[in-house]
Amino acid sequence: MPISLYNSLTRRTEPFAPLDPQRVTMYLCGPTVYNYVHIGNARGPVVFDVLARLLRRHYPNVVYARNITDVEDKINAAAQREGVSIGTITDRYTHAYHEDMAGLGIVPPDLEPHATAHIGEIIAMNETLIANGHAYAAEGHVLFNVDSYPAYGALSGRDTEELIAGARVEIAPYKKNPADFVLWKPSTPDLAGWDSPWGRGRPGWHIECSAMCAAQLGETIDIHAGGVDLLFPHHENEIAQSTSAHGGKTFARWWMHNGMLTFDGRKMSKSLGNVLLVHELLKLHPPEALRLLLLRGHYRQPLDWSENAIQQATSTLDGWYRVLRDLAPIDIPSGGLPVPERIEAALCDDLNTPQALAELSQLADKARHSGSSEAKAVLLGGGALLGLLQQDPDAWLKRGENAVDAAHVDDLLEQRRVARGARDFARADAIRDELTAMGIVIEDGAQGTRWSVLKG
RNA sequence: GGCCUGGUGGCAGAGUGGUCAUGCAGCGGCCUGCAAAGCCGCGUACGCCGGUUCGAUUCCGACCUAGGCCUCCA
Repeated sequence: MPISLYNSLTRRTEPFAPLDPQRVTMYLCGPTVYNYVHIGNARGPVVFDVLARLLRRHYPNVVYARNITDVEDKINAAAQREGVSIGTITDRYTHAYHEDMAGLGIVPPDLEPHATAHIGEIIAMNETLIANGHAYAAEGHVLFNVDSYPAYGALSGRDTEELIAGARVEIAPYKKNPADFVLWKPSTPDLAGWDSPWGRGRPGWHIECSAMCAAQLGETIDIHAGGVDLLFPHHENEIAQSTSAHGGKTFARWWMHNGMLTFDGRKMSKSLGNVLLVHELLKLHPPEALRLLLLRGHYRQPLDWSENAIQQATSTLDGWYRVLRDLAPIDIPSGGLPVPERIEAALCDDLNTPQALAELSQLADKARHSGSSEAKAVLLGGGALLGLLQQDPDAWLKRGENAVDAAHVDDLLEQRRVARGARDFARADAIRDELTAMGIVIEDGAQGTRWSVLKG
């Protein structure tokens, strides 16, 4: 089944074909590790995790890189504020990032390059750019010469004239063109820095991704992804740098951008301060519901966070897990779970996860109605492609079990069973009320009474 | 101001030139000791105004409106 993906560069959905089917390359702009990430930051990693899963079904060797930016001014600021080295800051938040991503069911990328491990490549790329006239050194800085790259603005659909007219760019005396951007900048002795031909300094923001892509994946990669807010200037600058450094070679063949997560209709962002940290949300809500919530909208559209939305996602998963719970356990076939065609088709259509989730609902209905192990396997297989439904159903339905006393619940249910046997329904209902007050919902069935945690 | 996206039923959110999205919530019924779960059924959804068309939520244009980027940002 062919995969079609929207390409921000051409503004069209195009049939995807990798340059080398034996080695598909994908790069996602990762976090700058100076703080915990918020749920909006997790949208890209979740969405492109699904893409990676899909690509792996189609190609034998997918190399997926998601970087860690561990040198940046905000890291410096955090380190100075706490009076510690930048390594202390970056280690702490890299670790937290791994925890958060794992919590959301994201498969670790194949490669996780660190910017500080590529300083040599960054310096070398600067030297190349200077040597071929695409960059120049000035006052300890190295700047990219935008005028040397006529295609500048092709990705974001703007031209340098507009940028200057907008007067939003930093006008620095050492710039030849106000739109020129920094590739390398000097560090004061109290800041992290590396020796370079231009003195002790540190990389500018955009160059690290270019250097890491080339070092880890090659000069031309198949897919470069990130949030739509990175489209300009970050990705535009990456294209200019990489293409200029590599003799005009195409940098990334597909550019993919996920829409923003909004909160009360506004983009969730650190600068607006309206953020919800993944680290906190994982404690407040079932992690899988967070993942489902992020997949409920198409990745290119904005998606609004709300308490109601997370409740809806939780309820949906309740229903699916009840189906799985009520069906006999199955052996996973040696070839892996079957992947339902309709779900794969939805994902192949520019990662239409809402459509895929609608199909998953259909599969849940089928499994419930037929009660067959085949139908259960297909439901699980569809869930697996999306990174959902892979936990033990009882563990899901009794989530927070450590918060409630399972033995106590079982004891109450036994008392209720005895009361019902004696047709003492007043007593039985009183026990049920007590359980309800504990946040437990019960179901009387043919095989006895089952319980699960109510919402949340 | 420039460049982009959107406006779908109570909420979320796909999609399509001419029967059905889907989920959550709600209502009625069945089932149940009563519930829960499940099952059956229900609600005249496509911002506004024009145009194209036999027919438009879907195509075109104007308008209104929301959001994103243009500065750090996933």
